[in-house]
Amino acid sequence: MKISGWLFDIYPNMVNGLTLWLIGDDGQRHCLQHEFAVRFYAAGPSAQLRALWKFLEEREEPVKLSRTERRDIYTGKITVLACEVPNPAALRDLFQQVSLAFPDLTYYDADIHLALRYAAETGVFPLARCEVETLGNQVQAIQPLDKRWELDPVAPPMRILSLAPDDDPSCRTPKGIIFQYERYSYRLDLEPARAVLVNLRTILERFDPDLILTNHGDTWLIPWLASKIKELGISIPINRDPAYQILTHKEHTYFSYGKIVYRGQQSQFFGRWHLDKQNTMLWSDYGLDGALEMARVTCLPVQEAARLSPGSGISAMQFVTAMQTGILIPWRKAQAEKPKTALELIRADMGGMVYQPTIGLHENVIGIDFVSMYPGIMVHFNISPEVQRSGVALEPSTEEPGIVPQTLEPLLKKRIAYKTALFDMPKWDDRREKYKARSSAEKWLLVTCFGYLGYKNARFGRIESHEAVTAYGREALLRAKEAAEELGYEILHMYVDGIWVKKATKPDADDIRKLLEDVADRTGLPIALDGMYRWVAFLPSQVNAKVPVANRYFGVFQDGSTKVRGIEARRRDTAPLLSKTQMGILEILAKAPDIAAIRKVMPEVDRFIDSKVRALRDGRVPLEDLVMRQRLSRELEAYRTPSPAARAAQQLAEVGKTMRAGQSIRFIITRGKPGVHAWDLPAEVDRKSIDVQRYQTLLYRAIRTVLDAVVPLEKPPDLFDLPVRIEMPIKTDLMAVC
DNA sequence: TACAGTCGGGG
DNA sequence: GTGTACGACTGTA
Repeated sequence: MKISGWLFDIYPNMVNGLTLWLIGDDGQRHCLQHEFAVRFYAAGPSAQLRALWKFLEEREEPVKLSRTERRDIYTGKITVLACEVPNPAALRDLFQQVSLAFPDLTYYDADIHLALRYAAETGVFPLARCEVETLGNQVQAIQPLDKRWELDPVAPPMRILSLAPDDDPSCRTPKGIIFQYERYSYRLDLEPARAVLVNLRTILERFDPDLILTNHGDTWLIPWLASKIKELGISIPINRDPAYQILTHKEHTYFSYGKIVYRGQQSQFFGRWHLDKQNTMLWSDYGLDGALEMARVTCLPVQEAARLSPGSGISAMQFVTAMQTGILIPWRKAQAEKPKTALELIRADMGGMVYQPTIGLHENVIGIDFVSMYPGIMVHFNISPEVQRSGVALEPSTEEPGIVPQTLEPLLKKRIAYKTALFDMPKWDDRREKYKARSSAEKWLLVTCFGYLGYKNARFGRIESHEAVTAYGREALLRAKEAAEELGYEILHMYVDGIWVKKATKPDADDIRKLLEDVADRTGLPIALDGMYRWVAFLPSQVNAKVPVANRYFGVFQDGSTKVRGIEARRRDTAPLLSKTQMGILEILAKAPDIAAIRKVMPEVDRFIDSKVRALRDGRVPLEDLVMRQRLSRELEAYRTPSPAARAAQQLAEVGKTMRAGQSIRFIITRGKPGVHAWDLPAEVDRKSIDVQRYQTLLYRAIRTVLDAVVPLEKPPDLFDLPVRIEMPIKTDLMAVC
């Protein structure tokens, strides 16, 4: 029989291959089995390889052995022992025994996700349209009908059941569950639990949803259901595949991007998806469409793709490229960082180019950005761990692309295609949201790819490549500066992938076009206009008013929209009252068409500030607007000087709610000890205890940040007091901008 | 004054 | 399952 449809789920079966779920064009959900052997490779001294051969031959489960040639990206062509295991589910245990018995051999392709192997071998990836030849429920042949890079893939029709507790389980115990299916929505009390389970069973049997979309499902709802199912002995087809239990992952914390990250526990299904909106990477940013895009481009099953941590998505893509092109994937990273000379160490410490901005207000400023600068550099100049580089030449590479650029190029192209399409797509076009979501998911992958190059445990990473990227970035920025200067512009600021310039006279469209062209010509990298500012203010350091800081500024574009960086309003830990006040002031300032007109809007600014301060003093500010939010950087007992966030977490601990390192906590500042009131305490904060004085100080400070930059100073600063502008490359390599 | 703790990026 | 920057800034002792 022939079936066409979408690949919905993929996981190992216990016998000799994998289970595929297809949403058929016929509307059926097909559960199929596909025989699929997996291979790992071993390399090393022949005597040891022979011993391994013997070791494997003597085992009960069949392993097909052969000698073959493959390419290691660092050492080139090598002879390896290929070990083919017919049962993918058995690979993990078998390989563990092998690696323990022969620890000195070098292993490849040993720990690769089954879905990635499948995508590399068959071209069929999660959500791909495909055509399957079947005999019974056995797959005889399968072929993809679309590619990962398709801009408008046809989406499968999906049946979605939403489940949500009626309260946030991290604060209060929920009393009910809200069920929603299509236009039906109803609430059931949690007790008696039997009624909840029976209802759920009925819905699952009647509608057979493809996706169970929950609030707090990973951390609370599914574990709650699982415990009740066990307790009451009611069987529920929560997995479509009755052969499987719910798959759970424990909560954990890990270090990423310089900070502790907390991931709650997870629950995944088989043959059906469970996605928890609260425990899904960036759900609020790109929702279901972004999660589906992640699955398509990474080739990882949707439930995993949606919960990805930064590096794993891009690694998955690199693995697929590697398997498709016959490159071995090291089991453990083979290459240690080579020792560096003193000079190289100094250079290695440089990250993105940072220029000290000219403090103050500037009119008619052009801001330009390189588009996806670091990924663009990797692709254009072929930066990859296996490609040798000496020096920085901004010439497009003509050599065979390395594994990293080869992986990135289609992704970068796809994202640029979405961005380009969005640029002149009308507002009412219903593709807009999808395009934005996909481009946002792709951006994530592109950005982390750069970081991953420098990660010591990345399979295809090398610190030298990472440094090469930032070196190219600095060179590109310097060339942009030259181009602008030759056209008579004054350079106000440069920051990693952006440059701000101005001229004595207001530039017109032709001037801007010329500037963009010249910069693009000289760097060979795509460049985009960030905007033409009516005015922009680069702020001084709070500590020393004469010292500029690289990334604190705000400005107003010609169309009246604002851009804000680095000030309080941009920080997650700032109370909404302060952000709203700062942004409100900016909105009023944005009405001024030029610097001279700012004076005219100041009375309105004054009235606005006055209203905010009065509201605070009179207790009319909504409590939510006073809530600060911070991440706990360590476990509670590890604090030497408990921060306000730690003290709030202590309060929660006292009522039995433990917070782990990496979790965010919300609190309000109160008078006396401990000086905070955790927002998630069962008792609401007493308005009388709020430290209004403190909030007022913070509010004034936030107001001053904005106003000091735009209101003329009482006394003009002495010309000789102005800071000396210095060019200073420093390590800011994380500021990759896409 | 010194040190400990937190945030950033884009859209 | 995986990036242990780095500078600016704030709060506390």
